[in-house]
Amino acid sequence: MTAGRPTLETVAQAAGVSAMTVSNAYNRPDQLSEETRARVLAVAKELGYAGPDPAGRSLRTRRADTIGVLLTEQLPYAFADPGLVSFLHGLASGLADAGQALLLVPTEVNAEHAHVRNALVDGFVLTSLVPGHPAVADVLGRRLPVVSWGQPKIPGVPRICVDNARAAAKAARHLLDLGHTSFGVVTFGDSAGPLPYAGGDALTSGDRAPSVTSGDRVPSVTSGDGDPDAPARVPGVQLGMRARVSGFLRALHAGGIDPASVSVVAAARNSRAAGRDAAARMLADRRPTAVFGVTDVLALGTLDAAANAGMDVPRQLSVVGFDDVAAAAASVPPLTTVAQSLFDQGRLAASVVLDQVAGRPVRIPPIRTEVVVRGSTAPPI
Amino acid sequence: MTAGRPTLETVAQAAGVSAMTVSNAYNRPDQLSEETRARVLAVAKELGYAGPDPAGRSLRTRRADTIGVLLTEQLPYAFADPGLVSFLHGLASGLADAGQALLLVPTEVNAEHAHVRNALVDGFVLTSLVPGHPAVADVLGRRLPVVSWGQPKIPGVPRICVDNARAAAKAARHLLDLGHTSFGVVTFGDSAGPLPYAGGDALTSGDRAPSVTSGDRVPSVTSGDGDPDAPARVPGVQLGMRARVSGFLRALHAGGIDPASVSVVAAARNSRAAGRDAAARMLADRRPTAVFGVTDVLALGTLDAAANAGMDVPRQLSVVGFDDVAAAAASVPPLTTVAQSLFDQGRLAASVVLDQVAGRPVRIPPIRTEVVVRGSTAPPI
DNA sequence: TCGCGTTCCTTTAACGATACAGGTGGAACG
DNA sequence: CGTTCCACCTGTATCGTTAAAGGAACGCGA
Repeated sequence: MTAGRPTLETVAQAAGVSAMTVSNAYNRPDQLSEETRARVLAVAKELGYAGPDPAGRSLRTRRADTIGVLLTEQLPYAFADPGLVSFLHGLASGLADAGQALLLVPTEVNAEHAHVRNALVDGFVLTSLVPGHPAVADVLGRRLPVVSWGQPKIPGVPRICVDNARAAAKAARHLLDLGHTSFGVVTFGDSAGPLPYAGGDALTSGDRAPSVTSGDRVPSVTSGDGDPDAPARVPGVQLGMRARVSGFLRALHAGGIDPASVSVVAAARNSRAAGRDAAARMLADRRPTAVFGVTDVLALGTLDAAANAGMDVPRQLSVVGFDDVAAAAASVPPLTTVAQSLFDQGRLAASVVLDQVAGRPVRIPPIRTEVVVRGSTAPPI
Repeated sequence: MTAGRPTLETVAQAAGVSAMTVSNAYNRPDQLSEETRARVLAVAKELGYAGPDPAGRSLRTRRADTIGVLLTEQLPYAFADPGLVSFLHGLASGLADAGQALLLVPTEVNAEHAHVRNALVDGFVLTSLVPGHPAVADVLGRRLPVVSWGQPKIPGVPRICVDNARAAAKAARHLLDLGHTSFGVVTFGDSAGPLPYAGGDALTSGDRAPSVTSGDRVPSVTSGDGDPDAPARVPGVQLGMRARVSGFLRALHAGGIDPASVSVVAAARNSRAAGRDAAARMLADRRPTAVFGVTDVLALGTLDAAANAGMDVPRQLSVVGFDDVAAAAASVPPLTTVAQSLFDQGRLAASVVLDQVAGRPVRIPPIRTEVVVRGSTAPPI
């Protein structure tokens, strides 16, 4: 009887009440007299009862008050990416406001994704997706509310995603307005490969580049350095990066610039050091007066490369990033960048998934982007 | 019958087998023939069965395969702190290796900490504790395995914590070895207030400063700027910061420096901007040749202040940080800092809590710290 | 006295799964 | 032909909780 871990029933018997009353003592204090409640809690404490078991509660109520985040990427990469951290930050904030906890669900490739199947959650948020990743199918199999963030679009799943092409176009127009005429782009992975400016096969509407007039040629691309497997690692992300390159080039074209004249280099990965190396290759080759980094991380690396090359930013070289991560404001000079408020997107993801959980209609407003002009851009000399 | 969500039983009846067999089809493929399994799974798919319900499983097995992290601080602050992010990174990595997920448990002050009570976890990791925070009592009430990280020590709970005083002393000796004789310290909150070098009341053994010879006077402290509530916000963290200040001053004293000659300033909070402002106040007053920032974030702010004041780092001013966050290696000049491998501490926390869950004995090795010499320190001119 | 609403507590019946202990049929073996 | 063994599957008993409905006691106005 007294053996084992105490339960509601144990406490109830010891206190001379029903199990339901003990439950109410914890969860609905207004349903029983203050003195009974005090007595029950005292008995519970004496027995070492730890409170109503979450598993039992969750089974009964069909709620977990928890939302899972699927991290398709390698976990290390996830925490190292300041953009993703900002998104998680906003997501956690939005969930906390609604009284929900956040479960980070790792995806080990081998173990049949037991985590996805076992996760005690009321819904999922999918981030940084690799298209066709098997864990995604497992998530959909759970038949729970889902929202995805960024690329790619999953049929039937609400999605939060900036219009990368349009946002990148804003960066281009900012540079054009300053009077620049020679440009470079630093991207990463193989997102410069089959250039989206010419194609657009896998791109969804928001990111689709319209076909362009004949005569446009695909700019030459310098490939990444010695990390052969890196390019294939984050194709989901790369769709977004492609759209940024595409949108940037298209806006330049609209501004009278020949896209073929633009140097496009690809870093091995989205890291500051890789961006620095890629930008250094570009600057060794020819010297544009303005460079667009498809992420702030790459743009910051470009600042490093410019410093190493003895170029003054912004007098000899203007640099624009994308994301507006925290480090962008702290660099020297402070980075001009396309802000997409990743934090707000995280909060939006929270509200979208919670709307679904609650059965409310889902509405996804467009994501605002704007160029934040800081010290890294200026008219060319 | 067919109404409602399908369960093991529903599937079992449709497939003409027992519920247990359906369960085995999902969880122990070796317990039934391949063809039966295929048939069961096919029926399940047809019925739209989402797989064994995690809540039911968790109730029955008494496991959640999840570890909770209690974020006592405001959630926004947690994600904004690169040191904490590194720790979480290591923690998530260690848990993922063991097949465990990570639950971020927010602590809203009002709602009776329902999250802590309802969290479906097998154990807790406590971080960034505010001493006496009521959520901690709730965690202990759950009677689950717990490990805490950093300050303060909780009786009966294993704790992972660097010897802050000793580590800070290494920074001091590095600067002494370079030949510096005039020093400054940038800390934050009120961690400079009742100076640990003189006191040590709340400090645990690892951080306790030994009493010093008479004649040592408490250095004057410039208070933080206009954020009156900031100082009281993170006293748990501040115990650690106090120990760093203490250890630094003590080592200087051992090296023949009068602690009273050291300028100690406190930033309003642990942010780069606040560190810059605090350092600027110090540099406007007097100009030491070496400054110790108790966190990298503050040390980076100090670099900014030095740049603004037209001081060359490291020629005119040496700067040492603490933590070795990612940004430390990327600053200009790269920051010399006391590395404490926050990532490894996160992994250690994972193994400690999992050892407890599994009933294995807990062993906490000492945390290694070392001075990573980069470009921000040099002999004084 | 009766009717009626309140307050406080109890009863009943799931929620969905898995551990454990069999049971069954057929092949292998002597 | 009886025994043993194995592969495969089933029956039963919980795991701990809460929703919903019900009932006893009490007070109060008519």
